[in-house]
Amino acid sequence: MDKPLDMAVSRFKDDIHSSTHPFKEVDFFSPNRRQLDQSTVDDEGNNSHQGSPAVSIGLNLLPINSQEDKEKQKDKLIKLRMELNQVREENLRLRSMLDQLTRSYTALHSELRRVMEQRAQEFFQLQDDKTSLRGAGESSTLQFIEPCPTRKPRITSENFEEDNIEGEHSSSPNISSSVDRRMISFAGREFPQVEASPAGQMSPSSCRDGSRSPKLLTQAESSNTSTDAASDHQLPRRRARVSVRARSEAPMISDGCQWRKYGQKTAKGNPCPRAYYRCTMAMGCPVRKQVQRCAEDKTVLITTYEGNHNHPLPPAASVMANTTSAAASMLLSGSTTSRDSLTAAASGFPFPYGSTMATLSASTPFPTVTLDLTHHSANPLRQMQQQLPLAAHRLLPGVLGVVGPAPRQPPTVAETVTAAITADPSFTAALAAAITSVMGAPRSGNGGGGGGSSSNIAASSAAAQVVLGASQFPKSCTTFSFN
DNA sequence: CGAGTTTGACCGGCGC
DNA sequence: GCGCCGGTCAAACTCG
Repeated sequence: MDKPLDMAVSRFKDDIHSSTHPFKEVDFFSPNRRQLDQSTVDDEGNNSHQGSPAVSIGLNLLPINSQEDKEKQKDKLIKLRMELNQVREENLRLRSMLDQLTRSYTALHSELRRVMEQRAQEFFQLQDDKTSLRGAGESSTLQFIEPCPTRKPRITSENFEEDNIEGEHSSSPNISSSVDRRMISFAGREFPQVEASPAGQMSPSSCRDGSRSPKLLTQAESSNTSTDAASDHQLPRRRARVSVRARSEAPMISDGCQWRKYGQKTAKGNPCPRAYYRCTMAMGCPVRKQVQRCAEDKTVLITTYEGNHNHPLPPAASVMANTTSAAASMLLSGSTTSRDSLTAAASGFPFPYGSTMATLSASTPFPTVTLDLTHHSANPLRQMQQQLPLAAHRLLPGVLGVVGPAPRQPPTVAETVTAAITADPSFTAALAAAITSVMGAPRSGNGGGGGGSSSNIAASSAAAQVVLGASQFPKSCTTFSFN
């Protein structure tokens, strides 16, 4: 395939060697420069002042003999300057275009996700209708798999009102227009506009009310579970959490975001306290995270993210944010739901072991994806290359250009989960970026808690074998362990 | 002095 | 109804 290229290269080399004016390397700073100068001049044969430290730099710097030459040079200079100006203008134009493209891409990406989530919601609404028609006697797998309790329509409408209020009062910048708000209300939906003002500035009463209102929502969600869980679940109304397990000596992995600690608690079953953080990169950013050391292995730091950022993120932060938000949206868009639902859900790919991935969610208040970056591997990227395409080829033949039937054997759980990751391009990309950064960064003691890049997660060494192992994580429903 | 952290108290859900 | 538990608040405290 590369033969013509090779031939062309070798021909080019031959041309160079056989040329009557071969290229020569000139060391301008060598002590033998004088000699070099002379030889260069000799070769060119047109230098009259022998022995002078003249340097041939490839430009025709011969003395200008006539007025005509002067004029020519002047014209050339003017032309060059004009060209330079044009190039500069072009550069500016391109830069602004790039900025515009970046903005458009961000908006489009958000919109795409919103649409996908909306479709999933519509689908589940349809499912709801069907289920309620069938009657309550027919138990659905959703009852076992639904990670979060459901709500009655009444409550749903209240929440729509809240959404409106949120829209009216939101102090988010332009970039977080309706799209962002919808995303937040989708993934978190427990963050009303009260969050738009920092906790420290809220009056005690409003603060209480404001902070409790999300709680009330959750309570409303969790009520009525036993009665009509199968008929009233609203997928996009659920909270999703993304948990990252990483080895780190530091008290907190640095993910590029700024966090403010607002509480600490010693949770049952773990002597290590759990710290609660809020994102402070923008006013009212709903993202929160919990940081806790693993009880079994204290070198493992478990960071749980919740919600979507409503502000632009620096590159270092966007890797983690993309990963978590994509994982969360993947989770919410189907991976924790029943097989049937999932297959037809907006995620658009079959998920043969969907229920396997979601089994643990029934006992957890929120669906949680756990990214396990604690396992070591000689070459995690290689494993990822081996595994990701396997599932991806089966699930995304169009994308990957693979035509024909899927591989023969039923997929392993690992493949299935890998497929879930693969099916969400943003997640895959983010994950790949994270792992790439891992590979690039030597394992260190994780220099300090806050700020910096996501390489600390990397330092915990990621790898790409996907296994299901949520049992050791009390709040996980799905674990992607990169081994 | 402002920003961030600590820590005891409070609240609501949930199981018994 | 009571107690446990997770999550949050906010005053006090620390730090730069």
